[in-house]
Amino acid sequence: MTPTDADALLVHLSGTPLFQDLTDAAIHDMLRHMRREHWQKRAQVMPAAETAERFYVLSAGRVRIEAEHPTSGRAVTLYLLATGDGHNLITLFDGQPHRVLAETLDAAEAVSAPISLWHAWMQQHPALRSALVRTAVMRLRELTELAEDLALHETSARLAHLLLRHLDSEQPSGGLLHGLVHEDIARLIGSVRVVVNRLLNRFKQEGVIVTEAGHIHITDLEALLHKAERHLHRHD
Amino acid sequence: MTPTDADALLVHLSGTPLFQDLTDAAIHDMLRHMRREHWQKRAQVMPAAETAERFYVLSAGRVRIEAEHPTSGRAVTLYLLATGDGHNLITLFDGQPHRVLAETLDAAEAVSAPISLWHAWMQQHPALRSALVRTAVMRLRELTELAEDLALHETSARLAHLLLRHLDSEQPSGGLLHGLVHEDIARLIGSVRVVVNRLLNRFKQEGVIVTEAGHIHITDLEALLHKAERHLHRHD
DNA sequence: CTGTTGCTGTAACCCTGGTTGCTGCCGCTC
DNA sequence: GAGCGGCAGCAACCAGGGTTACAGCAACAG
Repeated sequence: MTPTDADALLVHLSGTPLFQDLTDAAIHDMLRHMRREHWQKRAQVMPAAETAERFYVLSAGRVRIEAEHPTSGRAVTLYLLATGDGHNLITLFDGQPHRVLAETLDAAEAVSAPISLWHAWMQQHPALRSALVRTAVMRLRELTELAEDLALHETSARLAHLLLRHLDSEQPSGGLLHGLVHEDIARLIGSVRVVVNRLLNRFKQEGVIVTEAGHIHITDLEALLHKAERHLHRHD
Repeated sequence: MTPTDADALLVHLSGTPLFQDLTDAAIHDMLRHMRREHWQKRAQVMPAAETAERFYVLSAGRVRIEAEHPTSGRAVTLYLLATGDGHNLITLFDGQPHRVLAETLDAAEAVSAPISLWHAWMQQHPALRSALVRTAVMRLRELTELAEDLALHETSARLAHLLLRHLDSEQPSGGLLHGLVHEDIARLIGSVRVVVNRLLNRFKQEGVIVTEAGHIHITDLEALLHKAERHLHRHD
C-alpha cells in the first residue's frame, strides 16, 4: 500500500480496539505491508483458501461470518464484523484453517497481511498481541451467549434479545442492524425469514415495537425485556 | 501446597497441553503457590463469586460447564472439562466475571491460583501464555461447532454427531461420555432426557448402535455419519 | 425384606416454528 | 409503461420435539 493510502487509513484504524495502544508510527509501518481490498455490497468475500493464510481487519462496512448447513441451504451468522474488527482470529492463533463463510452487508473495505507477518508484529508489539487475545475472548463471550440462546430460549425470546442488544444503543440509525432485511435477522437468531416476519408483526400488534421505513424502534422496553427472558445485566 | 503434594501432581500435569512446554522446575514452583481442592461426584463447584478471582486447572475427574435457563431449569453444557483443562479462561484474559455453572461428573480434583499470579506466570513463561491462548482458541472452535449444531441440525443429527465425536475414539471405555446418564447427554446437545431416550432407542432399532451395561457402541459407522449430516473432516 | 432413590422405557398430548406457496408493493431497468 | 427482482405480509399445513405422567427396575439403606 502506498504511504498516502496508509495515511488515509490511519485515521480510521488508530482508534479501534486492535490498534488503539499502538503508536501511529507502528500502525503506519504495518499498513505499508498490508494489502487493501474493496468489496461491493452483498458479496462473498475472504474465501476459505485465501483466508487460511491471511488475517484481515475491516476498515469500512459490515461483514457477517456464517456457518451453513451442507444441504438445506440454511445458515447462522456467527458474528457480525464492523469497522475495526478482525477476521480469521482462529487461524491466526492455531494455524489450522477454519471453514466459515464471509459476506458483506454493505460496500466494505479491509486491509490484510499474511499470518506470519502478524506473528512478527505481535512479537514486536505486546499491546497488539493482547488486543488480539482480548478480541478472541470477546468472541468467546458472544458465542457462549449465542449457544445459550439457541439451546435454551425460543425464537421470540431470541429475537427480543437481538433487538435489545442492538437497538437500545444510542445510535439513532439502529446500530449494527441498520438496513438488514428479515432474512438477515433470521440468520442472526438461527431461524428463517417467515418466522421472523411473524414474530415482528406480533411484537407490533402488542405495541412493543413500531417500524417506520423498514426501521425498528422500541416503544415498550419493559415488555421487550420480559420477552427476552432476561434481566439487564449489562446496564447496571 | 506442600512440596510432596506438588511432586505427586507434577506427574499428572506435566504432560497436559497447558504445561507441556514448561520445565518441571517451573511447574513445581507454580504448584507451590496453588491451592488444591477435592470435590465429590455430582457437586456444584467453583462458584461464580470465587471464580471471579481464580483460574483453575483440573487435575482429576470431569467437570461440565453449563449455562442455565433462568426460570425453566433447563441447561446446556458449554464444554466438558477433563484432566489438564483449565477453567475461567475468559475472566483470566479480560478480567470481567463470567457467570456459568460448574458441576463435577466424577470425584474430581483441581489446583488453582489467583488470576494475578497467573498473569505473572504468563509474563515469565511465554510458553504458558501461548498454551492458554491456544486453549482459548480451541474453545472458540468448540463453541462455534455447538452453535452451528444447535441452529442448523435437528436433535437426531446432534446426537449422532456427539456419539461420533466421543465414541469413535480409541478408548474402549467410551471416552469422555463414560458413565453419563441420558440427562447428561441431553444437556450436551441442547435437548431433554425423554428425547434422547427416544432417539437412542430409534438408533438401536435401526441397528446403528448397541448398548451393553449402559454403555454405547457404534455398530454402523456409515449410517451414523449419515445421520450426523456430516462428512468426516477430522479423520483425513 | 421393604422403602427410597435414580435411571430407563414409553405413551399421549400439543405447541413452536419450519415449509410451501402465493399476493401485493416498491424500485429498477429496458 | 411494461416487465422484473427483491422484499414484506400472510395463510395453510405439518412435524420435530418438548411436556407430563407413569411403570418397571436396579441399587442401596434402614
